[in-house]
Amino acid sequence: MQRTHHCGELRPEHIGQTVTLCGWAGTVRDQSHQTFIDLRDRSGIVQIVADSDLDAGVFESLRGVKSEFCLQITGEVVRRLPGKENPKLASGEVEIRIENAIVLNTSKPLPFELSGTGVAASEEVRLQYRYLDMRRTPVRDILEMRYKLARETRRFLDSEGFWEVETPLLWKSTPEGAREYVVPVRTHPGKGFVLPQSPQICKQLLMVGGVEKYFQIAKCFRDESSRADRQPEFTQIDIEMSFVGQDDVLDLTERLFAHLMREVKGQEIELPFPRLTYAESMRRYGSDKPDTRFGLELVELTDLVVDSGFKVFTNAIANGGEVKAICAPGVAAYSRKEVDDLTEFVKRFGARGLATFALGESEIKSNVAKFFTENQMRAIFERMDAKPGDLVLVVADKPSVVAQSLDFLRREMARRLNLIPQDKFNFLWIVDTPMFEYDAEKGGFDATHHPFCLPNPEDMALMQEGFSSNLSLGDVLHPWAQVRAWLYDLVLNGFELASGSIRCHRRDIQSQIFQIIGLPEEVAQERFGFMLDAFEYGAPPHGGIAPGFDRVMALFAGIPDGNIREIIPFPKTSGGQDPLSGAPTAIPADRWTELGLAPLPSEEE
RNA sequence: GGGGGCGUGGUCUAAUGGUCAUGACAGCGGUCUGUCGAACCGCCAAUGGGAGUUCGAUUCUCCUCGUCCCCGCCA
Repeated sequence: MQRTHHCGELRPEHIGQTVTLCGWAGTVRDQSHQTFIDLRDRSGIVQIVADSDLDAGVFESLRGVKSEFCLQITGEVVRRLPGKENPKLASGEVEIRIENAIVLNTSKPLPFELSGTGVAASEEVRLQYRYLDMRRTPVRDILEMRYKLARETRRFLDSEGFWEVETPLLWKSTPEGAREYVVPVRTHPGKGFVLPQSPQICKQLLMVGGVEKYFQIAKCFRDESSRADRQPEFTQIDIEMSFVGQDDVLDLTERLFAHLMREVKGQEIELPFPRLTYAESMRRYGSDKPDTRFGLELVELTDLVVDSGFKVFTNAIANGGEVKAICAPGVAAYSRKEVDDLTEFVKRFGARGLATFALGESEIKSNVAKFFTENQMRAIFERMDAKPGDLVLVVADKPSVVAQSLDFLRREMARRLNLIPQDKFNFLWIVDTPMFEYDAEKGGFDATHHPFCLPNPEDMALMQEGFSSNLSLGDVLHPWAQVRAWLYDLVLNGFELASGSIRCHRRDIQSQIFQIIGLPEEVAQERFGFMLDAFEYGAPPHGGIAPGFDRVMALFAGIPDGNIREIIPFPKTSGGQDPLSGAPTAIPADRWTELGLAPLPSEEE
């Protein structure tokens, strides 16, 4: 080994020992007759000192050392002079009186500062030089936490009898809806693999194969637009189990997260997690991933205003819409401009406007006051449980627009009013998710999650009824719209952390599902017939879940807005490029030819 | 595919239709015998790219590129 100790571990108990350390020079404080250098390795920092009076040779050898030179030094651990201790350093009671120094490598001046007074560099520059960014303590701490999260995931699942099994990255289309990355193949011109969106089918095949309990910390790929919480490639804790029902999967997942919170965050959490039905979550929060760290719940006003003279409301109701509101505390005095600002905000989500009712100390103010009697407005405040000083924000539209705009408005107001406690971890389950959702463009149903979910056994009759129903497919009362799936989402602080289901292992039910979503058997056979075939050989009942590793990391690390670039070692930009390598880059013409392909000429050519 | 924000030395940032484009840090040179956000003196170094308006553009307009956020997409 090139070293005997790590920089950050040196303490008074090491005094008198001669140690050899390797690391990088932090600040070099060069005085005329002494040089102090902060030597840093992964474990931390220790100060080394060279003195021209004691050893002119070593002192001279450090003359040219600059920031981020890579050094190997040997010296004696000594107690610092009285009064010269540095309480900011864990090793601050001691320093290394240097006896020999080897410059293992020099360093060019850095493109940005790693520490000190310097303001943080832009994310773009940090990503371009990610290998330097990693030398900063916060980034190093995140890498360490990420490793621990993976280690504890493996430790827990191992203790539960799970096997980690690898699945292919070169794969075939899976039934989920995301666009896939295509991998052309030289040996099969015109054909190609795709990178998996998830190991979904593989893990089900592992169940057919009798593995019984499988997990994998798996890379997944989706060729879709990035977001703060979405990257083209990301990591899932993929889990699948045989001979289980929904409660078994939820229970295992809860204990996994309790373990991770305890071992990685040092926090205890309460089990079991609260469960909300999909319907209740949509009703109270307008979202299937509600942030329950604060109130501001959505309140139904439809019945109160259906007889009002306000056409915007009554027309919306007549067209099958609804009227709902949230009550923002203490902002009754919002100016016209502030209200306009909120109106613009909800318009992004399809709302056509925002009605407001402000409950002042003695008066009521509303931008639609002329359409309402005072009694009607009092009734609204009462329904909203409004207190003097509160502002009621109302949206009337079709249910999906009301839900989305009030969901975003609710979270926006919570941010503005500082209502979100940062130290809370509100885990919850969303259950009883609809099996099918109506797609107006398609004019038929789609699988909410994927077509291999098992409908709730209690709703099997509805599956049948749907085939003979007189209702139109778009009718919210259609039996197929009522079918609940054994499908569950784990939500933490407004982020979908995990999603899973009990799978359909019976061929007859599977065929019904294909019929309902309008997927011809031949097409199903072509796309994933190999899996349907597998299910005909005694496939066991099974189900699973897939927590998003990156989102868990972002929330555990307390990254604002859940920006997962902060917790991915080498992330891509939101435009899907890698600033470090410059990928994706042009593919030379001969490579295309070899693959039997040719890029289309770009537009300007 | 759409909407919005940002783009000034290596980094972060200030300002302006007109004289030498501000400051800090980094870098380079020097001073300093206990520094640790070292200090002090000096030096070097910039308006993303293109077109337009103009006597003159870093500033105004348009396009483009990059980046960030959001809608769609991901479900």
